[in-house]
Amino acid sequence: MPELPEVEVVRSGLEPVVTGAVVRSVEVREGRSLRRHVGPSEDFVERLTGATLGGAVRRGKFLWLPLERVELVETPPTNRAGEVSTSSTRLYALVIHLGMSGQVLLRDESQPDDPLLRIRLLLDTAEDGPVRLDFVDQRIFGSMAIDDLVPTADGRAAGLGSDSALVPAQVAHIARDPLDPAFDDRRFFDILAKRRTGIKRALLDQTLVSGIGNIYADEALWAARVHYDQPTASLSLPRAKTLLAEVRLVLGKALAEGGTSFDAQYVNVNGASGYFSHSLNAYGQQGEACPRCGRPIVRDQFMNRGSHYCPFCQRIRV
DNA sequence: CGTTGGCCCTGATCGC
DNA sequence: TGCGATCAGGGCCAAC
Repeated sequence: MPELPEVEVVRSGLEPVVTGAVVRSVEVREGRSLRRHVGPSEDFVERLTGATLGGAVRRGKFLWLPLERVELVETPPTNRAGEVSTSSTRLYALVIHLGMSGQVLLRDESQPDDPLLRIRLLLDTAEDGPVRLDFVDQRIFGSMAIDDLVPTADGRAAGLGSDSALVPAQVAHIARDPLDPAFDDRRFFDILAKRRTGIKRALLDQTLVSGIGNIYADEALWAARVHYDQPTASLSLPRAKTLLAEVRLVLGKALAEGGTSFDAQYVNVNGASGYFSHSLNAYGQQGEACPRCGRPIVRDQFMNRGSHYCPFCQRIRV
């Protein structure tokens, strides 16, 4: 279940390898992994093959690799025959979303195929020679896509990993994440005050704040002592501020732990193996003692997901 | 327009 | 041992 910290581990691991690398070939083994790509898989392969990768950028749980080969878009000649038609450039990127179970693995050609391999890119890298970039995904909720880059609404850098104010079109509606220096705290609190919904649903709404998934939502709510179904409008400003601070602490802590266990040869996002699970206080801890008060943690069904919380520490306050 | 419920997807695990 | 049922949830979209 990769959330912001896990995706950032992938981004920071990919960046030094893919920057300046040339895509030699593309193999699509599972067409459904291109669900977010507009057009057939042949189009995906054609546009990616031969392109130079310009880095690795992340906003929330979305990752993208800007492509430095621009496409020339011929404008129809408006004048008489013989006049040279003008052309403009179109910037685009390889967008990656890991979904629930996606992994991006950097390997060499001697390593065996993963049975869940969906898409493979062969890269010519500047320093590491030929490298396989394998997109592995059990549940096929993740995807790759080629998408146009468009300007950000606020003109600020689109995400972490680049100063460019260009964002893939399909990511433009995704809010900045709480670790983004351009994240607008005041706007976040203003929207919470106006929403008619529960706080956990708001935390999981990627158009309000991005990067938070079920695990870190439960962890931040536990740390801030807020019940998952507390109406957002009833949350006082001080408590909302505390909650946002706890979100940042939880994400930052997981990020720090992920950074230490990262192996440069192997970009690992295996959430199922409990990547950061050794530091969880609430998620998956149903039946265990609350680390703060000792009473048992409870698991509710909420939004078709599990919600883990301490009924004593986290009560709805009217 | 804001909000919400349902859907997609399949390997791993569990219970009988 | 075999096999069906159950579980996991991010993002999107139809429906209200």
